[in-house]
Amino acid sequence: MSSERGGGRMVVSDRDIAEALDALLRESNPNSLPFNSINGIVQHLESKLGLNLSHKIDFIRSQIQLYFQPPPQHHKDHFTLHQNPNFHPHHHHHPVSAPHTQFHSPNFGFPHPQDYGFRPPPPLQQQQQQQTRPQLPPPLAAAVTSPTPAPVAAPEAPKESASSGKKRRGGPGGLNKLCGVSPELQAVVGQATMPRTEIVKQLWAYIRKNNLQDPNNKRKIICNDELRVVFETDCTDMFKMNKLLAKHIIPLEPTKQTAQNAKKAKIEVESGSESANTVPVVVISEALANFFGTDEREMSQAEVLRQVWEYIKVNQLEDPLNSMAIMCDAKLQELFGCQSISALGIPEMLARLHLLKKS
DNA sequence: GTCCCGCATACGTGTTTTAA
DNA sequence: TTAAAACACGTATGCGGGAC
Repeated sequence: MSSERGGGRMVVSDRDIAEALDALLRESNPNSLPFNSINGIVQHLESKLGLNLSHKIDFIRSQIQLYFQPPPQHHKDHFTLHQNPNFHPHHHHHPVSAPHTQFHSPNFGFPHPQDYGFRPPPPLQQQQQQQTRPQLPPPLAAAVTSPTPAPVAAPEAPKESASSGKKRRGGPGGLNKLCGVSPELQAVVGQATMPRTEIVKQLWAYIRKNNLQDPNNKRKIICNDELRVVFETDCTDMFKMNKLLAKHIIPLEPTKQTAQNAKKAKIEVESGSESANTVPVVVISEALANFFGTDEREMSQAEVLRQVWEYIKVNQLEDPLNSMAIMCDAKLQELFGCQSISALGIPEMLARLHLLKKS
């Protein structure tokens, strides 16, 4: 917590509020949030942070709206569901146009990037789009609806590149694409899947929080025990950091370019290069192996998540009223030990109960 | 000549610090 | 105040070559 005193008054940053809110929403069952008004949430955060947040209600409201915002569905390719022969749907096959077979998330149902970590206020243009299609759980829908919408300034003219004249911003692809996080890096950023940009952001938050910058040269990062495991060095700099970080960021689905990289990697393997084998592999529990219907006990963490979500999708276990809530069937209950689980809690639950770091 | 495919290149976005 | 620094990689775009 980076609350600080400014002129004798406790000051809390938007980041702190967002993080506290994010943790609060993640800890809570989406179907039974312990509050049904914005004031209830604010009071909860006030007690948690020990501060008066009455002046931050608008910010909190916007963050909640973002939290429950369905991801934009831009890329039809992402809707393709690769059927796992081990999974047998409980229900009859629905036509593609049936509501239950329309996937809420473009990433095989993985929580959208915005579902993780700190979310800075989006650009005005994006806010305008979001305001036109709010989708909140019923208890919160009324709670976060602002009675006085924030004034919307004229959208700034987008920066145009001199050469192309077109800019591509936002969307679920590109740098906003969800990536898997290695177990070592998870200890730092706290999530199993995040966009690369969020990973970097969370990493810097961690560095600041733990005061890991060299006071004489703030570009230098002094690794503590957790960072030493990640970076495999005692000291690095901010420019090398991203390179080291790449070893711990796992692509969740193959793409054209990663396919090309895979081809290169294969060539490197064949030529004996050691740089090829960088995707962390975890050992899965026997229960999880049985759940997947495989004898294979080693697989990438991203593949584990993908298969679990595939099972959820195939068996239509998302709560139709709230896609953030997963209704566990008998097999999932056996796996997770609960009747329902938040979509956001699945990676953590898997990591805690069924994933072992490969030695 | 047109279409398709593969490859190369540019762009975008996030981070912090330093120098101009 | 602003640009530049390093780095990641998905996406869009342009170009060349082959097939029809």
